Amino acid sequence: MARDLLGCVLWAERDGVACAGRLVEVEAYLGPDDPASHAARGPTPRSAIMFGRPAVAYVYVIYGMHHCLNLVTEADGTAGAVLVRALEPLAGRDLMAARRLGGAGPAATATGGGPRRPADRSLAGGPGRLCQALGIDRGWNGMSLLGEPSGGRRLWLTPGAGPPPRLLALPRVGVRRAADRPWRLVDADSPCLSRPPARPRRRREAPV
DNA sequence: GAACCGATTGCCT
DNA sequence: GGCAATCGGTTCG
Repeated sequence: MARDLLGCVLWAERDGVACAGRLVEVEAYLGPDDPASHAARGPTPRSAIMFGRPAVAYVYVIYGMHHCLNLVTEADGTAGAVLVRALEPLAGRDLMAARRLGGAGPAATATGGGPRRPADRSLAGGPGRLCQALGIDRGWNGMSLLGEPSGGRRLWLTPGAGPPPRLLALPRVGVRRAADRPWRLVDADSPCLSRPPARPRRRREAPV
């Protein structure tokens, strides 16, 4: 599923305004056989959604200040989700930039004293950044990925256009357990990754 | 209840 | 490259 999702376009709509980006970096997390997964120790109040029906969002708070968006992928009863780690912005870039600048307000997007508008590559490069850019918070947990509206929000996917991504499988970021599993999939040619691919060390990277 | 910790980010040197 | 910020979830007593 992570392979298939890479290159697709994710849309997130709030109050009638949608932002979109191409998925260029994802990570796969499984169930009890994956020690790095929130579902590693069976269902808990937080991770139960990973065991539930697919095609819903799993959103959680990390480090008390950021949100991470996952797409629940496995059949009902089986745990599994794909963490969305980076988007290449396609639509709604101004709104994404404004959200990334937080309380600074729209004035900050203009020239002048305030914080500068983030470069397109860092608008949604990183799981926390992309949630901030899309306005995704815990209220989105459980949202349909099929565009079914809920609370003025919608979330859906469309097929990617253009050339297919050049897939690269790398170790997952930020996990201590099962750090060796190369389940971080990136489009090696995207400038919008949360971090650039490690320099081509011999046999560290495996094409998929 | 309390302690510990994390699928991160941005600012510091 | 180091490290603080910050809080919900999980685990333990």
